[in-house]
Amino acid sequence: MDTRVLRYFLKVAETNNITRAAEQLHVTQPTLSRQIMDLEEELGVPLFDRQRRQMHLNQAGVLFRQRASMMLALLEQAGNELHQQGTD
Amino acid sequence: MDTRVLRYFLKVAETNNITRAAEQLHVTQPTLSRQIMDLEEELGVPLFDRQRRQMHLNQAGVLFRQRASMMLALLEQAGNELHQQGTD
DNA sequence: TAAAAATACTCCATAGGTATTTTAT
DNA sequence: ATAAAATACCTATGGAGTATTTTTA
Repeated sequence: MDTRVLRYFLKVAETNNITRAAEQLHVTQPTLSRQIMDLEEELGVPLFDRQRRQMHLNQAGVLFRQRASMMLALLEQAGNELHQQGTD
Repeated sequence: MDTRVLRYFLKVAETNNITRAAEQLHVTQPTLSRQIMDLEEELGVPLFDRQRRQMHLNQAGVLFRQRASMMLALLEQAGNELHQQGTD
């Protein structure tokens, strides 16, 4: 599980659109599509409802969004701490 | 940043010994040595004191251990939630 | 029929391995 | 002298790209 795919996931969750998310992430649509599918496979559950043209989070996806956000926040906090520590 | 390297880091922090950590993680010593060095480079700060034969966490390493543990706990929690959700 | 996701490949970056060297008790 | 970490080099897995084919409003 790479934090990069958490950022991918959150962007798709935000845009409900893999193509637009891919543009904003500066990766191609097939790359992002594959990464989201790999993530779902790794977790063992689908995160998006694909019945409609716009992808949107399902119940599991809403849960995972919360945890993914927290993990990225922790990672960012760790980075900040490490660089401040020693300068004060 | 892959959660796999967080597990690597925590195991080295626990054993203070890359060789023993590598055995327990079922990877080789050079692989683990390289991953720890890459992690330190990615974070921009050393995490271990290598002056003595036994590696041990420096101040930054102690800080990062706390955050790394929390991230892995969140990930584990997310996995549990996703698999329980729908069964109840 | 058109916009979006998925699939089929190709390529390359890097995680991981084996062999060896360097470093500190 | 020895135990541990680091380095050098090779291999293979998978992340990312281009081209194309499904899908569904």
